Amino acid sequence: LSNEQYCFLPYRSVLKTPLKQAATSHSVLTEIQPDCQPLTTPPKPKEVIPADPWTPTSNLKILISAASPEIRNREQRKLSNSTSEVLQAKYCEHLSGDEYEKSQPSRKEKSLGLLCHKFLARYPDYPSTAENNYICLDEVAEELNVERRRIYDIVNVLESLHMVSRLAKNRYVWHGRHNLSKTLQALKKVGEDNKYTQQIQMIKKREYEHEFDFDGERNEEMARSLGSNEHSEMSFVELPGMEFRAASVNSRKDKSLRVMSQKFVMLFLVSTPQVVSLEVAAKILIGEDQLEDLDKSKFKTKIRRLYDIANVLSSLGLIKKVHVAEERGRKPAFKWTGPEVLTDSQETIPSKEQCSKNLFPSRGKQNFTRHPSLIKLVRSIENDRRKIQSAPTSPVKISASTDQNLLAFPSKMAQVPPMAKHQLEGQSNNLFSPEVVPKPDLPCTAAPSQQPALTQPLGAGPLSHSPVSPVMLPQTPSGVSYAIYLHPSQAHTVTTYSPSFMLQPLPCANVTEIKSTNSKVLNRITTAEGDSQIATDVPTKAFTAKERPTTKSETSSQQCLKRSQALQDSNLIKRCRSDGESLDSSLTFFPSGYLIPLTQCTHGNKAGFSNKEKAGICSLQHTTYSSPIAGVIPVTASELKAVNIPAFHITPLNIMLSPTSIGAAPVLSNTCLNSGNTSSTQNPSSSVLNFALQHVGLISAGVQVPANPVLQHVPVSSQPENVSHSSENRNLQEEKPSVPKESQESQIVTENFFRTPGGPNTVSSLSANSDGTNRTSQGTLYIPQRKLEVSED
DNA sequence: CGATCCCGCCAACGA
DNA sequence: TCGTTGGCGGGATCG
Repeated sequence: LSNEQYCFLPYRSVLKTPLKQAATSHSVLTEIQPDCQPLTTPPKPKEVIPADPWTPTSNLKILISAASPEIRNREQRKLSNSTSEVLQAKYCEHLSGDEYEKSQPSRKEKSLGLLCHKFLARYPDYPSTAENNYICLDEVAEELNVERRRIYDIVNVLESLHMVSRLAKNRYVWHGRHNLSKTLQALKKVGEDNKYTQQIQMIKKREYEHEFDFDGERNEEMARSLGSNEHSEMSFVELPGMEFRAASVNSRKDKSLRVMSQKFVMLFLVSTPQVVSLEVAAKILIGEDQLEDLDKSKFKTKIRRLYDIANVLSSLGLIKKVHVAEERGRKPAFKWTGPEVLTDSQETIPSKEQCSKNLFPSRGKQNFTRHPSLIKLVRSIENDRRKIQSAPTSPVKISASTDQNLLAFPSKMAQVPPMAKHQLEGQSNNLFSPEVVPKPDLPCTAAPSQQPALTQPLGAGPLSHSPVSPVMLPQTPSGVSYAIYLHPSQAHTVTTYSPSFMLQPLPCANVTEIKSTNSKVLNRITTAEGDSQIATDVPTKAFTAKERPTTKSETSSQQCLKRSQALQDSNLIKRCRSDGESLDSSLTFFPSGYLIPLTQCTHGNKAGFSNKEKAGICSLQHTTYSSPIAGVIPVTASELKAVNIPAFHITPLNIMLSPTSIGAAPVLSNTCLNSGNTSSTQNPSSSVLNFALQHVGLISAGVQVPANPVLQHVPVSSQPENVSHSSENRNLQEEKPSVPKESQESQIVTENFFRTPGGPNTVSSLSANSDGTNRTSQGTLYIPQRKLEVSED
């Protein structure tokens, strides 16, 4: 309808003409001229933006703003050119030469990428909570004249980035890019945890070595051996709030496209030259979940899917197609053109501050820290499992229910209907608290303090849907806390191994590194490196504190270990389990695991915990864990206070997080305050957790648990966009000769290279800019032998 | 001819 | 059983 309104009759008639139909039997709908019109039609482009208030122009603006200049330009060109021009041309033709069928929309016109552009044009990048950001698949499909199936492709990818979330059947909520930075951070974290960097290296190396090995088997095997450990759980990383809804709505287990999309993104975020070839991506993704090898068809299918995903990501301006020239020839690849994502490691903040911050979710990156631990744990567990079970066969069969239940807890929020949530958003309240599992996480970075990670099991109570086993991680200031839903199988594993799980050292390691970073260490070996060394990580063993050079790190790591142990001992876990079990029946499981960042959730108003509270929390945690470390928390209330810092706000992240940005998220209002000044967004998580815990009875009313002990503020580079990619070292040529590759970058690379202790392989360096912003240049991997060249297409 | 990837069959789910 | 989702891969296009 909308189209009609906008369209001119003539066009319509044209469109409707039999010719077209003849051309394509399929879709009448398709035939309609969606594309063209907007551009073509004199009045206004209708179809593209029919309902949306936003004009195409605005859309462009958004794109522009969002994207780097280059991208932006490029995008514009594309849009204008490909879309409008082409379309127009066709239309014109049609008009003129009606009879000749001509153009059925050429394949390009129907491309997913173009469709995605159209789709995106309908919604603002940063929607205000006020407007209705609901997406009705049917309507969209109709308006865009495509089959619904195609919309799913788009939406699924957007979902992976938390740009949309499913509300109900046929219904999605548009979140835009508000959560993008967090999502990316989370993904990067997870990617690091998964050792994607190493995996990539391995694959490349392998390829290089035996170039052919076509039989993927070897490669695969290799990969497995190496990476397999990590093959990680297929988890989906979710943001706070929305996930639950979505979960309730779709229980489809697979979510493979979504998960795949996230993994794909992870690869970019983790790899140094942020260029990922489809081949490598496919291998890694395949290797992960399937023990089995990948045969050719499987590989092929994977690639196909990656193209689908890549098209959407390209439309979002997150990646662009490039070609990597290798000895063999050029291979299709994609380069990350999205914003740079900081790693937690980058930031440095005084422990105290962090602690305080943690309490309030402001921005930080620490969030990730925890995640990793979880992830790793899972991974390790899996590995163990594998070891134990020689046969990797079927994915999981275990009834997830029991085990999973242990962990999972739905949040009340989840229960709340979306609409209600919506309303609630304004208020502070949210609780969703999934369960938190105690994890050993990391202590606050820098300082002595540190708290452990705290994950506490939250409660669970009444919640209904909990899925599998969501684990809530304490989040970091930045607000990124997430809950991980484990796959049943995984969950199972976890349960089984919970102890080891707890122990997981990795996180600690990360933390440690971070600290060092803080200190300004320019070069640091990334965790990954360490991992790589360990390539096969034995989960259980993970690592011991020993390795860490810095005292702090050691301390932290040790602490971690201790804590983890303590945790093991602690009954919390048990409790959780029991709770979970009880809950089980009522709960819904998610087949796939999800990582849910709690961050955004609004937190309760009370958010601001008084220092006292914080202190209390800390202590509480300790107690809870009963870890020996208990007293560890160094920060005093006063300190905390002092710590609270405005600094947080500064980061771009904050911006992203700003309340407004949060938008749809269930979060309450931004109003929350923080204890100190931190005003900006925070995570509700802490408050939520406390609330939940209290409810559950895990903690007494008076006690509060900090969501995240650590906080970090991340000094994010102020440039949100992709800025420097140092990595591009090799010869990457982008499709469009945009800018001269920066010699700078190359320089940087070089530096890293040299500095890297590890040698040619992976290295990551972290540098702190004098200006205060820290930027990581990630490690670059060098594979000497191979050369990568990226060329534009 | 290889790189892309559209198209839609059909299974998995939920209502 | 039916509608919604979305895995999947044949085979058409593109370059």
